[in-house]
Amino acid sequence: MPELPEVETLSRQLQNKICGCAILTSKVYDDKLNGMGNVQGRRILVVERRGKTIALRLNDGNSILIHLRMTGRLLWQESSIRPKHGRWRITFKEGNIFLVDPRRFATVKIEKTRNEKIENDLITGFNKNSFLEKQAGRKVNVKVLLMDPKAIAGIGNIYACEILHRAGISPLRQASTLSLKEWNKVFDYAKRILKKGIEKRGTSISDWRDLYGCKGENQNELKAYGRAGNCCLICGGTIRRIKQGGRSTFYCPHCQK
DNA sequence: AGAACCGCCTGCTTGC
DNA sequence: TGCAAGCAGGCGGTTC
Repeated sequence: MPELPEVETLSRQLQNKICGCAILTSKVYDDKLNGMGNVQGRRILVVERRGKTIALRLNDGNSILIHLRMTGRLLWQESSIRPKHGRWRITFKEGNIFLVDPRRFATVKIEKTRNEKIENDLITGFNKNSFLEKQAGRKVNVKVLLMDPKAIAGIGNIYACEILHRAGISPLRQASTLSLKEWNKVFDYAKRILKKGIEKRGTSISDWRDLYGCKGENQNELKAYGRAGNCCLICGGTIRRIKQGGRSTFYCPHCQK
């Protein structure tokens, strides 16, 4: 499932591939995505990531916003033949970008380009004071808070588990009980783990692939997620799996306090 | 107001 | 072996 590092990987590849290119045609294959307007003839000025959203900034003042949700992928293909689960296509002179999404949760829409920077992205700009003021006191589990896109952009289930594991903080802790020192630890590990994820071009634990169909390598770096019953690589305890808000959480009860 | 829960989807895994 | 039930989860919307 694409989280910040996966979306960043795609954004960078798209920026290299289609920045400055004109859209020849586009085609919607799935009625759910019918809200797309006509983008024919528009040129891509720049590709940016906003949280987990990919924004293709166009030369007409609008942006195409792509959110991959759970199983969405973007695939570069020279051929314009629709791949399995292809939902949407934009065609350039050199080839096509397909939105491929088996479960059809992904969204594509056009909106007027917004210039203001988001303030809750740990990589592109994070307003720590604003977070501590507005979010840190909430009465939800710290893991649920890390995954709330309004609180912090880009962190999904895998990276939330990894961050709390490395920071030694139990996912069951109520957010409001964390000290400033503990929050700083969370931010610090979060940045490190997300940057590492970007370096490794994403976590291909299930079906994540980059723009060219290649796997990432971050799955080899995971120390908690998916390791229930295995030994904790930090303290030697046993990784446990529990449910929080309907989602699996992997953590080490021994070293995460 | 804010926390908890629901529904959207379909392919894969599990159990009988 | 085959089929049904269960599971996966981001996030907007609804309910409590």
